[in-house]
Amino acid sequence: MPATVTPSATPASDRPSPRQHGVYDALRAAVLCGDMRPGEGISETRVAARFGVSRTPVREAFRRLADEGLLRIVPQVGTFVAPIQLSAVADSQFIRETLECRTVRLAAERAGEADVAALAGLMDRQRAAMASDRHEEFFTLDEAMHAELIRIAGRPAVWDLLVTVKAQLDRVRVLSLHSEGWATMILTQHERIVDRVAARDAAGAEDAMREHLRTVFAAVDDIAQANSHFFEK
Amino acid sequence: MPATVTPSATPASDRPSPRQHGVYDALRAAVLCGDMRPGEGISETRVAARFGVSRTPVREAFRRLADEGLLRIVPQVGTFVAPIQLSAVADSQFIRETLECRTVRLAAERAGEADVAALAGLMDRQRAAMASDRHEEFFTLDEAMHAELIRIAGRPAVWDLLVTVKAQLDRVRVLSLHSEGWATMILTQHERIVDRVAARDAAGAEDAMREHLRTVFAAVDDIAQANSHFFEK
DNA sequence: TCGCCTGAACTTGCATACTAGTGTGCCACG
DNA sequence: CGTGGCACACTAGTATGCAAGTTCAGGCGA
Repeated sequence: MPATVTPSATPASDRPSPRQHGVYDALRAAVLCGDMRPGEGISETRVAARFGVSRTPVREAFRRLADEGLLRIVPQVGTFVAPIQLSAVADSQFIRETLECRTVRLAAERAGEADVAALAGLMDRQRAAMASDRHEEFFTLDEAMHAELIRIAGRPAVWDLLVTVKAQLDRVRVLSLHSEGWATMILTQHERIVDRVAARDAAGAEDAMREHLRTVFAAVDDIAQANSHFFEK
Repeated sequence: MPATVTPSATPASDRPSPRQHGVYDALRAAVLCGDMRPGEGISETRVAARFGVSRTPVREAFRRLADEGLLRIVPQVGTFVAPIQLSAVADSQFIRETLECRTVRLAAERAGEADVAALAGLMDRQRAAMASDRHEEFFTLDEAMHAELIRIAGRPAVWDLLVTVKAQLDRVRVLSLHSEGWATMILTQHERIVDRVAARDAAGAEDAMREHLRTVFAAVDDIAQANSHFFEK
C-alpha cells in the first residue's frame, strides 16, 4: 500500500456489512430492551457459539458496547451487563437536554415550509399510531421527530452523538409501564414543540422541549425505586 | 462464571492495563499532534511490528480510533489517518460550545470559595507558563481549567465526553502557529472567564466562554486554507 | 507507444490455539 | 462438623494462520 496517499474512491458504504455489526446490533438491542438484565454475566465464547461466529467479531462488539457503558469487561474474570447508574442517567439527561434545547431553538429559527410539513406529517403518524395502540411504531416516530428537529437545525451529527448518549436513558425508559395517560401527555408535548417551531417561536420551542425532556426524566427516580436491583449507587 | 450475579468487588481500575491501551494512546497522540498526517496509510501488520505486539491489540486500537473518527478503515484495502472534515470540526465546535456555555453558567452559580481558589491557582500557573514560554505546559493547564470549570458545575462526565468530541478541533489547533499575540489573547480570555465565575456572574461567564471558544474556532478557516491538503470537503 | 491483462504482494476479516490469571467448589484435615 | 487449601474449569488477552478481496506493477500484444 502506498503511504501518504489517500484512497481514491471506494466508499466504505458499498462494502458488505461485517459480521461484528450483526452481533453488536443484536446485543445492544438486547441490553436496551431489557432482555439481558443488568448484572447478568455473558462470555465471548458463549455468545460466539450462539451467533455461530468466532470470538473475534464478538470481542469487537463487546468492546464497543463497553465503550458505550452498556457492558463492563473485567479482564480475566468476565463480561457483565452494566448496572444502570443513576449518575450516568442524570448525565445523559443533562447532555441531551442541553443539546436538544439549543437545536430546537435553531430549528424554530431556520425551519422552512417543507420542514414544517415534514414535522406535521410525523405528528399525524404519531396520532394514528397511538390511536391504534401501536406503541412500537409510536416510539419509532418519537425518535424520528427528535432526529428531524435536529436535522432542521442543521446539526445532524448531534443526533448521531445523542443516539449513544441516550442509551442510558433508554434503558430506564423501557422499564416504565407506559400508562395510558403517559403516552397522551407525550403526544401533547410533541404537538406543542412542533407548534412552537412552526410559529418560529424559538424561546417557546426551547421551553416546550425542556418540559418534555424533564417529564420523561422525572419518572426515573420512581422507576429506580421500583427496580432497585437493576441500579447501582 | 455464575450468571445473573453482579461481580462483587474487583474494580476494573486495579487491573493491569492491557497492551492495546498503550498502542491506542500512542497512535491517538500521533494523529492529534500531527506526527501521522491525514491521508497517510498505516497497516495493522506494520504497527504491530513497530510496537512488538501481535495484530490483535493493534486491531482493537484501530477500531477505537476509527470510532472516534481519527482513522478510516477500508476493508480489504487498508487503514488511513482520516482527513480533517470541516463539517466534523464545525460539529465539534457546536457541541463543545453548547455544553461548555451551559456548564460554565452552572459553575458560576455553584462555585464555592475553594473552587474559586483552585481556578485562581490554575491561572497563576498559566501566567507563569506563558511568561517562560512553556507552551506545552500552558496547553495542559488550558485543558485543566476547562475540566475544572465543568467539575465545579457538577458534571464531570461532560468533560469525558468532550475529550472525545474535541479531538477534531484539536487536530486543527496543532496546525496553527501559535503567534505571540494569540497566546496572550487566550490567557486574557481565561482570566475574564474565571473573573466572571468568581463574581458569580452566570450570564457574564457564559458570554466570556462563548467568545473564548469562538476565537479559537474563528481561526479554523484560515488554517484550513493554509493546509488544504489535510482537509476534506 | 499505448492499452490490456495477469499475477504477485499487500490489505483487513475471521477462525483458532495458546497464555496468564481468577473464582469457585470440593476434598482433606483438624 | 467446620475450615483451610488445592485443583479445576472458565475467563479475557494475545498470537498466529487462513481466506477473500484489492491494488499496482510489469510484461505482452497490437
